[in-house]
Amino acid sequence: MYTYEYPRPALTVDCVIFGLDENVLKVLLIQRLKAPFEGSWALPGGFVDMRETIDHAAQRELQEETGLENIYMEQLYTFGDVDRDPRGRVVSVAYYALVKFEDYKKVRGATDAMDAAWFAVSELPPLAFDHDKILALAHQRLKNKLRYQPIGFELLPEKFTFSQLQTMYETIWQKELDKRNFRKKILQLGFVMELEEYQTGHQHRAPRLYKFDKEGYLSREAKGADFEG
Amino acid sequence: MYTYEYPRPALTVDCVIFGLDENVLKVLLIQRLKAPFEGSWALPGGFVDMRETIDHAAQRELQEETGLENIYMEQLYTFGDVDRDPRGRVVSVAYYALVKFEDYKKVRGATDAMDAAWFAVSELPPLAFDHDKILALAHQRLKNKLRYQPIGFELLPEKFTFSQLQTMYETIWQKELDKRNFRKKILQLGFVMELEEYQTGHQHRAPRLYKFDKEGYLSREAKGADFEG
DNA sequence: TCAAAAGTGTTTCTGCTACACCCATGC
DNA sequence: GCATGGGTGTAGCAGAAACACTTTTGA
Repeated sequence: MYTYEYPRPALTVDCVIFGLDENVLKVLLIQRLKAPFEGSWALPGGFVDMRETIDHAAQRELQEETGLENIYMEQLYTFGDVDRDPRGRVVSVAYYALVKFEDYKKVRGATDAMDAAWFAVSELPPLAFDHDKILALAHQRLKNKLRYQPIGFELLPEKFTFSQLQTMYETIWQKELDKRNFRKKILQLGFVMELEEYQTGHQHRAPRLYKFDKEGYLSREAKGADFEG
Repeated sequence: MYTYEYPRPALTVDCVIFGLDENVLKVLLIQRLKAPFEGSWALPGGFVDMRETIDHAAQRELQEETGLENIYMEQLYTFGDVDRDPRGRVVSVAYYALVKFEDYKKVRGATDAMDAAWFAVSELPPLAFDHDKILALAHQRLKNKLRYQPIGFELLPEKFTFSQLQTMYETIWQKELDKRNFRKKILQLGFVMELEEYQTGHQHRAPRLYKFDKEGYLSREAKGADFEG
């Protein structure tokens, strides 16, 4: 038992993990086994330990509940409505991240035997707590951030085609882009490196593969390279 | 005394309040009377009560320590390094706001007889805790937000001249703008309303006064009116 | 009458948008 | 050989940037 002179809210983290499954933006949820919201789907998350940063807590909880390790997450917002948790006062720091869906397709609930699964952002089940609000904000942030930072590459495999890249942007922004202008813009921004490889196996002409050019991007970053779509 | 099954970090808020004093961007600080950091300058802030939202805690603490009331603050970031407070684990949710300096020029420490004062952002005293980090992030956010939202008006008096408006942008961005292009851009964005009043008392030609046109801005917002400077 | 800030248009350049056809491949 | 996606260039237009002089006022 731990005692304090003044009451303290409990502090938790919640993680919004986005992935791209064939042109569908998905989010990783876990199914709760304990009350409150037993059986409901919720964002992975949990209580912050005393000896860890909140960033670390987010990573740890994500790992414990879904098995995903070493995911770089960015802080989103802190939710502190008084009644957001029926157990009492709980303040939650939300994080979000983008992952390569193929690498984590087959998630299953880790410890606590909870289930974990991917859901299309456009077809979500009812969520526990205020997690719908958190998710909505994360989705908004993702859309905006994509505008001026090359974060979208996190969603794609290491090597990808221009089509995949464009479809990713179109999926997140929910609007169509011009093929030629898109290619021009991306190349001009120096986001990608051309590879001497082609994607085979599919029908039709084999498209060239590219990979994200971190060096190229960073060198251009100073000049304020944005992508507005 | 309050007892919990697991240990809990303490939860605080910190407020970064910006004001503009004659082309100098300033921030409102309080002087600490108690340990730790006794005598040091720090951001106004304090512990979150159990029955209030964190937004409310920020407002309340700001009022208690500096007398500023009804300031709309926006959440900035949550700081959770393990050793950021020598008293133990303290997580702090930072907020920031912009105020009309003239209205709050003569702040004095409120309760607890602390002192409160404005400091130029470019000439800060040593700050308590990690408050220099918080302030740096707030400053960064201010610069960015100014780019696509008309928040700068919060820093100016109700009625202002085009010169004042331009100088405000120049001060925050630390770069000079072209007078004619600036006027064109602002008018085109519908940010301001022309008044039939002129600022007198100063030497030289009396400049026309303007005020922020909230209606005009909101009606244009849908169209995605940005100001890139 | 001088010093200092207010106010005003036009031209140039850059970057975004719109748009259509040929190529390679597997079936 | 045909259906499907891969790949390429150009012209027009809109918005940003560069730029200088006249007006007003108080001292």
